[in-house]
Amino acid sequence: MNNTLQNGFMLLEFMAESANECSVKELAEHFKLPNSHICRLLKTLAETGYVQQIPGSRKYRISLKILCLSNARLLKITLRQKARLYLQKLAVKLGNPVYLTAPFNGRSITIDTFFPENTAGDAGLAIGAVHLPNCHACGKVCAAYLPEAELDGFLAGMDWTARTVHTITSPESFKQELAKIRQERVATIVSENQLGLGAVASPIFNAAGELAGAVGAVLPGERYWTDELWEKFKTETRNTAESISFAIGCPLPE
Amino acid sequence: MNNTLQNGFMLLEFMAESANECSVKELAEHFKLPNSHICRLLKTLAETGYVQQIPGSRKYRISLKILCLSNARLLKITLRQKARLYLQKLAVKLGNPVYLTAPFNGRSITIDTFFPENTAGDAGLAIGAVHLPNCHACGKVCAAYLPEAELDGFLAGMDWTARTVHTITSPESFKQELAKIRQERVATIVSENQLGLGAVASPIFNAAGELAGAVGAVLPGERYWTDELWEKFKTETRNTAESISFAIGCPLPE
DNA sequence: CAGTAAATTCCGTATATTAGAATATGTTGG
DNA sequence: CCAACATATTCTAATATACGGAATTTACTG
Repeated sequence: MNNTLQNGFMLLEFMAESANECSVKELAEHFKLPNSHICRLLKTLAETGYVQQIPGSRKYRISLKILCLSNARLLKITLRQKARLYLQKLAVKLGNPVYLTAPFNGRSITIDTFFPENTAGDAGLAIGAVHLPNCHACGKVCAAYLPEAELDGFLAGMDWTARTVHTITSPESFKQELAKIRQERVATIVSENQLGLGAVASPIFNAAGELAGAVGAVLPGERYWTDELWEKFKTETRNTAESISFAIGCPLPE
Repeated sequence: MNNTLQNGFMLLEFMAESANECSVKELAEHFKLPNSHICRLLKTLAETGYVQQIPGSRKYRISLKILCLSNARLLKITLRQKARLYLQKLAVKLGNPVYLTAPFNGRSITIDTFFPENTAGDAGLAIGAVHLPNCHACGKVCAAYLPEAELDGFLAGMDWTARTVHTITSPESFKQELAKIRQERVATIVSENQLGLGAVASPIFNAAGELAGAVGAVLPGERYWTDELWEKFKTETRNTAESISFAIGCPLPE
């Protein structure tokens, strides 16, 4: 059974995902709750300021206050503060989008992005975007350093339908690749999620030697791909990740 | 008296602002509630995933899940989608940080930022940052288009202590400036908040002619300031804001 | 290993939440 | 412009849930 807090977040999440403003009826039908109940929940949420009623209409929408909360949280991530300059340098050097992610419930979540001038910002890389292990290079990195048991549970619930001819479709081959990632300290995505989309990522470790995050870099279009380019991206990204690991207290390997 | 939902957000907000992870005792003392109560609230919040208990320690912290909620909301802002390219162009043209804000409870909140390569990202401009009317150019713009009554209430509660010799310290002179902003469609901040810090902002209007947001641009250091530079920033920013207004359906003035 | 401090669970009580009914508000079609 | 409908909001009584204090567990300190 749900309590009030959970109901509140349930509504907020639904409203955040829903493109338009929501009516009481719509929410009531979706959650199978009486409108009187929804109405009161919305009223309380409106009092907190996280929801507001559209002036003129009687519908509700999630307000922008949630951005404040998110921003406040973001500013407290020390990894992000310490990594900023390194990532900025990497973005300039590679001339392509670069991003910083943190492990979150076995997946990877973007906590910073850097888009050089001529590149377009990608919604899939936005701060707060979550990456699945078989869709993003950083997602692979986070999976690679998951405890065995947790990983298995995770892979069991994963969607293995092929998106392209390059998609990894079995847990076995996936685990094999994760081992290689741990060895090389670099993960790659080569047209696995979307044809022509390539990216690399490298792990960041904290003082205790645990995974603290990952640096990701998106490659230019497929027509520019060469072995040298891939090597350059791998090397630079790994170097950046190592510098950040060192900056947050992790001694360099060896 | 507070209800559960409000208590939950109260905790979340406190934890987002607090740099470190929080203990039950700390929260209980701060909010003057019994620890048993705090303990149970945290447990429920942990079930929703917005709070997590530090492994090893028994303290709690706000998780990164709030970033997802914020990101989902952000992606739904049509103004942001339509304004992106214009702002990117402006940032390149001016070679300085450029940002997009939306009006929020009489203040201005950042919903997008663009930092050209050699400029440093400023936390005060981050997405989710809220600007007061006398601290930021965009804040002034949002104040300028507030209904008279709302504005007065707002100015009454404002902090008028001078931060620099240039700070506006009376509601009368402030309202005078707001009138000028409405006339010129450009607001400026000239060392009012911090010496050597200059910025311009221009209003964006929706199809109904209401304020939909503002485009802001930060000037380079004071030593580069010339009348021409200020004029360039004002003109380019206003032109960008007008283009965006037109793009979202507002007919051009005259 | 004992003693302390904090966190968590337990439990009876009281209040806030709940669902349905009644009312108010707004919208559509004649 | 009014009537009929649909939707939102308020009201109310019942009940489940949140609440605070006490008891228990857990972790830390000397």
